[in-house]
Amino acid sequence: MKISSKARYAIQSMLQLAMQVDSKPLTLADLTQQQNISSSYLEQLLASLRESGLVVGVRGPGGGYRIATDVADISIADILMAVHERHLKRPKKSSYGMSIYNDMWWDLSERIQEFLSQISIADLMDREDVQLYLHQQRLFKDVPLSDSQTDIQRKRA
Amino acid sequence: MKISSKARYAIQSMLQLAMQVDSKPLTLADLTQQQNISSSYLEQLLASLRESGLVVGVRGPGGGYRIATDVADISIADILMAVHERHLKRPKKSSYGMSIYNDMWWDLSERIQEFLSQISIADLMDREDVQLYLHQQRLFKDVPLSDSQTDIQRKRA
DNA sequence: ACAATTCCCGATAAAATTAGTCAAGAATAG
DNA sequence: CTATTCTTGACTAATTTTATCGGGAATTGT
Repeated sequence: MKISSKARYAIQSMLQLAMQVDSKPLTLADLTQQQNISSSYLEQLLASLRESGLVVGVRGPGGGYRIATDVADISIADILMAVHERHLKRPKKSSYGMSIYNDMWWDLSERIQEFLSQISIADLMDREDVQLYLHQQRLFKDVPLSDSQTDIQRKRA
Repeated sequence: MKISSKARYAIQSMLQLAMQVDSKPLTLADLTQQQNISSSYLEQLLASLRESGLVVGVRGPGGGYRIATDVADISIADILMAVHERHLKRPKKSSYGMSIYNDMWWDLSERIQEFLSQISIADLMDREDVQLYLHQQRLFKDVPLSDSQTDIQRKRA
């Protein structure tokens, strides 16, 4: 199925942010390293996501982007609408006798919309391999119990 | 939900063809009259649909385009694939450690694909208003019982 | 206060896709 | 034979997507 790579970038970015343990911000650089895409372009997409309230930007050192709300509350439809925005010009109604075809078209549109609204980021994260990965990340993060070497470890990883 | 107008044209054309009683061919002119679009452009889309085996072209007077198979066997996914074809370049796998995000992405793609495969043209036609319209069309077609004025009537419609 | 980091914003430009046009050719019905 | 209608290919314009650059604003740590 064809979905624009724009949408793919946006969704994959949201996934990366969603999977960040303790929702520590990810920088633009962090995000672009995983997808092969220019950082300036991703920046524009992140701007759209921010304007739609899906992510928040945190400036300054240690900053980056963080997911804005619960991953269960963000649907694929939300993400697509955020990055496609101006593209939603509806065709003018009442052009001759095409109302029937038009109605059928809108019927379909709504079905698709509804379908995509029901798939949340959390749903996509609900896979065995993903859960395993998240588990490992958390293990790795929770290791420093001896409170003597906290940052040194992280640097080597 | 944003779907390209290209897709909309294609789907609406298929709907028009599907709703043709006794599947009498519709000419390019017939099709473009309903949607406000240039005939030459629709021509290209119809060419894609023909190459994908969804419609057949009939040349000569009285010709046009006709739907190729049972409306229950043609899905929205079929139509979208027909007109978007070259656009399906999959991202090269194995780019560093993005396999997890990639997998989640493909998971989603397949879900959408499957969803759209399950919606057939026939499904879209299964609405009260559409059925009523079809019924009226058939009534109008079946009127000439007196076999004396067959073509004259049609011309006035 | 200063320096480094990182988002933020605007303008711009290249590439790809979509949309639209034109003209000549081939098949077919009457 | 002729009018109709699809078929084909080349070409142009508009729009969207993708990409780049540079300066500015906020924040952290020293």
